[in-house]
Amino acid sequence: MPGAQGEAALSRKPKASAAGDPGGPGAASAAESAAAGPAAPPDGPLPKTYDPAVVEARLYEAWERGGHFHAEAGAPGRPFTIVIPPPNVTDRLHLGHALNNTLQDILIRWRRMQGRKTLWLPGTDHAGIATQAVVERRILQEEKKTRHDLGRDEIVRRIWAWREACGDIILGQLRRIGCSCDWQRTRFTLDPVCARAVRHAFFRMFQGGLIYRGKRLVNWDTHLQTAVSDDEVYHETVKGCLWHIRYPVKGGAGRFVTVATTRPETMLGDTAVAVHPDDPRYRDLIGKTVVLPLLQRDIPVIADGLLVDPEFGSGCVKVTPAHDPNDYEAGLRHALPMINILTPDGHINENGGPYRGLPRLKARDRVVEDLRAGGLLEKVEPYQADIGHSDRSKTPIEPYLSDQWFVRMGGLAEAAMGAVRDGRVRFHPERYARTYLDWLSQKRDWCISRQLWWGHRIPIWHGADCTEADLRAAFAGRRDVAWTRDESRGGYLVCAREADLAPDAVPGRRLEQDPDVLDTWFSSALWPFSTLGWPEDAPDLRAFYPTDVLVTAREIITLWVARMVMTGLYNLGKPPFSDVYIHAMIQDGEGRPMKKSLGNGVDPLEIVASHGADALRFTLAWMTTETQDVRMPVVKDPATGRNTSPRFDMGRNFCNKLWNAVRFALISLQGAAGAAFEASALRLEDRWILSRSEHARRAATDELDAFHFQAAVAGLYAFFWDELCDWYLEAVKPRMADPAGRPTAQRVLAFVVDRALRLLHPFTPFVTEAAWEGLNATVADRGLPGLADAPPSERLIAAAWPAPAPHLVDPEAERLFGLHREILLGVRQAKAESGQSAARVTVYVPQPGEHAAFAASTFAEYGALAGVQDARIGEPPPSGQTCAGTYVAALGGSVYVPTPKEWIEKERARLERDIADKERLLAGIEAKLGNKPFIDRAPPEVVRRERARADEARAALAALRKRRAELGG
RNA sequence: GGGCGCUUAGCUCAGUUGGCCAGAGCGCCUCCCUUACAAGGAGGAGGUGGGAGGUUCGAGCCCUCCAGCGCCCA
Repeated sequence: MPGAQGEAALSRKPKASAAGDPGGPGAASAAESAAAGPAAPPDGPLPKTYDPAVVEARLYEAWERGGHFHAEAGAPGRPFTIVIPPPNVTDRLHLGHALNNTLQDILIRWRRMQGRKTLWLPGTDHAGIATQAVVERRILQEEKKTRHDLGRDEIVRRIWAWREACGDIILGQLRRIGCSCDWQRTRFTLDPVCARAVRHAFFRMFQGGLIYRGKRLVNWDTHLQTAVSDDEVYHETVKGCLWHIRYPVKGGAGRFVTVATTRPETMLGDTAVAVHPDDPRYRDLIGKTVVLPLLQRDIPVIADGLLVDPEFGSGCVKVTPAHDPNDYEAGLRHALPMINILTPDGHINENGGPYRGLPRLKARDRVVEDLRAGGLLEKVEPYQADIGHSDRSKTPIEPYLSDQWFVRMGGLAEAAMGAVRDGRVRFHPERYARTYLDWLSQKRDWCISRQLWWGHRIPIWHGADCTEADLRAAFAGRRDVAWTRDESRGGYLVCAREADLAPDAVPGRRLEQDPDVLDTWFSSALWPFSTLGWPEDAPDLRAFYPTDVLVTAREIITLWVARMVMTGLYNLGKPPFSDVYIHAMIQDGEGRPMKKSLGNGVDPLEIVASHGADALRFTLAWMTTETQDVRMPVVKDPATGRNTSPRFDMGRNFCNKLWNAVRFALISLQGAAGAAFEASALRLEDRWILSRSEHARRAATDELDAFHFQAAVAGLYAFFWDELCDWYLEAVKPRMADPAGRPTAQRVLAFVVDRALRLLHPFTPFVTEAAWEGLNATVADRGLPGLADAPPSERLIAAAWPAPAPHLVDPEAERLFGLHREILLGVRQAKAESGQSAARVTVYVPQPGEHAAFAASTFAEYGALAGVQDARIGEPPPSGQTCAGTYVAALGGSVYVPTPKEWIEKERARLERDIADKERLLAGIEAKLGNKPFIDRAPPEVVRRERARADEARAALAALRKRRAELGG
């Protein structure tokens, strides 16, 4: 473990001079460090750069070994639960996962620190078609065999073997980014408990009349021979032709109508020709008959205003209800026959007459040839069509009429809508509630059957020759068996809740299990309670259901979120969670989704390797606003040749800053254990930073509460870097060398660093935990008696989230320290603009009276923060001394820093610029104040503020003009 | 076709119920390797807020229209 000295040094160095503290909380961590790697030289230089690789694995293991991820159902406390959106078993971590799980972990760690009984339940999804397709493809490549060659049992065995072989890679990867899941509760959607939940849920729905079998037009993948859902279909523009075909009118003496199609072979399944009811060209044909060419079938001419656009083409369309979604709807409206012309593997079936047995594209050519030969092909035009393709097999989708299983959505959807309408389930951002409600309000029945072998098999047995009496006799007294008539095939459909039914379960009859499996979303829909032990009245279920928050992406609102709410309400009477947080989608710098095929993805594990897990997490949280897309410019990492993004540098830089600030604090805190503390001894900067820390605490808590991740993390960033590091640490440096000032400074520093680490831990768990070890080893007790607590904890992951400490709020300290800052900034500006930012200087402050006294205190206390060596208060710069001056409102005058003589011209230019700025500002304010309606109608508070600003600008202008006069003279 | 979102600094994004002298990170310019941190410090430049109207004392924010981009659902 090379480089381990870095982390070890952080906790060791202070300990060496802290005279030990064997009973203190530092002891355990010291032991861990010792075990983790070779010791650093005791007085060796501390590493200046935070090296995440050194601490991450060790700390993660320590957390897990310490049982911090695990939640006991019986433990006391109010629960907080998140179930992970289960990634596909075969997935590897991509940036979307990283974002999704980082946000969950932030919430989980935060709530855990708040003392909630916190459970984050991890697991994976069997992802039916995705997984089966991958395995089938491999088998085809390696063995040149299809699934039909191997058979159902063998294929399922192979998929299981593959799933075991690749394991839950993605869950292991989640550890790398610090996810504090309760791994003991890891679930897979095909686990026995989940399978049992599926059976029970299905049975309940079946018995409740919510499940039925019916013919529907589905997206058929002729290659995989399965229905695929709409979201598994992508559209691609394909060059094709538009064929114009003549259909003779029966008894029309040579009259015909012309229809246009991109798929001429589908004419074999035509059962009507449609025209617009108001189209004068065809009005006389409505109700007449045309003869379908090639097959010589009589089909009616119907009028349909929805299907036909009279402006398009001939205004006359062929209707193929079994092979086109729009035609299907028209077929239902007009009760047309629906003729299926395809076999499951995409050949023409017996309904295609002479074309039977041909692959559909071959049939297309033959149909066109024959039409042309018969003089029925009017013309052929090139045409670009948007063709649906299966995401799984990349082959064109055929709309296909087939028997499928459905869940009736009416009541379920209504209940699920109610839960959102009445606020039992809240979306964040709120607008997504609309996506959810709009989709549910359509109440489209849910097709739950898939012609696959990998998944939960539908627990239905068909008894083709069974009678009601047979079933009554066979299943007398059985409450776990239910049946209904099979309207399409005859016989009965039998559903079994527990064990599978044997083929001979009904004496003298034969039962055959439905070959289909359930849509993957069926088991996913049960995830929030199947994982907790439902349908048993399990302790986990009682303790952790309903869960609290679901974190997911918006494309899944309809597929998954809505279905979880429906099944949760249906099975348990309560929605599965109270809050749904929808995060953005990460796109590349051009606004394209990150896709394997585009090669524009950033691998989060690459970022962990190059920047550290905390940098990844911090940056992702920083990007998480309420927008729906975020762009991440992608570049090649010159070191690895892999994709990366400069965006992550800010996270890395922050972690490094944090590391170094703590490194400095630990040096300053040597010997701090037992330092005296009296609230009365607090200095101004102490009161100021304590007040700011309370502000930071409140803001972080409130923002997390509202799921405002970026606001939370940005607020902490500003507190830590701009206030704690840039001002407090600098202000306190001199006191650390002063025996009188040191103890109080140490107590405040220890408290503030302690607090900052707690607040930052959910975002950057590793670096803060490592820093915490150092703090523990150096000063165990970091509370401020009488002001605020800092309850000790060996591990930061288990430390208490800071409690409100209203005593820390100190508006007067904030005001006064703000004035000092203003003065120091004035000096820095004068120095930097005259090219001497690093110089130690003498400052002149001519202002008399109170201002002089205040400025004197500024430089006495904080002069070092602006590199002020000497301050001459009440004195103008000596005559003949060229100076850079900066007007400081807090002083009502300027501060002056001597410069070389050549500076004078630039100084005049600066003055002119400042005067112009102030004049413009003042003019603006005066215009506002001169506007009577403004005075009359704006709130008095606003008017008062504007008047004060005007006064200030006038004072500044007067001072600047006076200075100009002096300089000019 | 229906719905939603976005358009603010060179880039990526914030801006809470209208009060803004419009912020942050990165990038850029100047100075500085000052013993926590150069992955840093100090200072600075940079925006007629997509366009056009409207409401209002006051609009980045509210309303209408237009343009462009993107996502979801059909």
